[in-house]
Amino acid sequence: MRRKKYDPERTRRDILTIATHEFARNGYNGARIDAIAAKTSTTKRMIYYYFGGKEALYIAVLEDQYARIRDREAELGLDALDPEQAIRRLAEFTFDYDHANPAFVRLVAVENIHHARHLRKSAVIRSVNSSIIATIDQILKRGRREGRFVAKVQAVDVHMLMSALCFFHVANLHTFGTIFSRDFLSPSLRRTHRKLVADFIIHRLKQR
Amino acid sequence: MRRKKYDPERTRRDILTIATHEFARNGYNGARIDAIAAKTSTTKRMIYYYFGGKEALYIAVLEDQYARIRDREAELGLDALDPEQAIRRLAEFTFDYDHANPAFVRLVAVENIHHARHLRKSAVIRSVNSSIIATIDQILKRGRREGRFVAKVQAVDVHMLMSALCFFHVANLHTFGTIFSRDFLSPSLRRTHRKLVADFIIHRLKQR
DNA sequence: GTCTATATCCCGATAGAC
DNA sequence: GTCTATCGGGATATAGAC
Repeated sequence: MRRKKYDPERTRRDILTIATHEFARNGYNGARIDAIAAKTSTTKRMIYYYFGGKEALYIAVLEDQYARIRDREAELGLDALDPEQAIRRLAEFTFDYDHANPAFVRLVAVENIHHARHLRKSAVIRSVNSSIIATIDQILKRGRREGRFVAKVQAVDVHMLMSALCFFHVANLHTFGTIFSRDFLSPSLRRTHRKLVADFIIHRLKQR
Repeated sequence: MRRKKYDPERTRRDILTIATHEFARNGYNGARIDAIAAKTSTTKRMIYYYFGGKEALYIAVLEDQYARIRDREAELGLDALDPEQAIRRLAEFTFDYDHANPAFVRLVAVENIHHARHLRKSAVIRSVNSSIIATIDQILKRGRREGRFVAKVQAVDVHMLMSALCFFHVANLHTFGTIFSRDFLSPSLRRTHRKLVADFIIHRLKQR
């Protein structure tokens, strides 16, 4: 079987991957369609052919990024763990994910600069993200039933807290690093923060 | 005494204020010199006359914003409070400041998108920011001396933690609000988060 | 110090052949 | 589905008179 001359799915994926890094690195306005095309195995014309335009491509990138993290979370098998362990596992995963995927963190920051104007146009993103709230909600319910968690906190707030605690360390690296000449990525600092995030959230759930 | 025909200092301030909002709203690349000029009492030519260019104007905005928050912190009188109260007071101030000044938060986010490329060119910003580290350092030293704080945490890390947590609630409003249809500006949620930030830091300082 | 008019460049988008 | 060539709008920056 000879190699296919054209491979649309592969081309699409290729464009999306390159675009993800370009948008994450330079922001929406700073990103250049020409730069993306140059790094792709295909041409600028194809970007318009497959995605329609700059904004549509950017939205596709966001959708892909949110889908990825939610997919990874779904593989954690949190339902099998006891509630406290499940929360800890999820917190540590979130922390590790953000550090391993600064592009995701940066894209979320970029989209916030734009008041979520583009994200708002995607129904996909909202539907994709519902899974994490459902997952956390299950864990909290089990925890309360077993008398382990007493706080009246909503799932969405737990998600918010977790994201916030993990997010900052990656998102604000550059200004802090420059102003205070400090390396916020040192392994020991990371390890400490990672544990602290999980500890604190559990502490919070056990508090009334 | 008749009104002066020209008032350079006033013109400069005027440009800076308008520019602050334009850059905060649209980011560096999204900001338009034309838009700034239109809202000012002066013309585009004057922006180049006073500041030199887009990047220089943007850097001037950043310098002004950092100077403002550091000035306000200096007025808090933290030295008079006991260490734990001082940390709590500072955390709450930071939280309130970020909520009252979303432009500051957004500008920092913008600058991080650009890998602090512009901020790096300003020696002023680094020197202006040293005060907050000295202040926190004093508090931590007193706290350790009195046996209240046991963690071996550096002042710069405490500052980072505090800023970042307050930051998130303002900076990521748009994506979170859109995805989860939740109002992150509601007074009750704000109150909870405000307390949480201080609790988190103090929790950290008392941990070994 | 201030104003109007304009140069110049760059980038997103498309035309049209194959 | 893919390629090359190019349009057209818009933004930063400046010229030059007052």
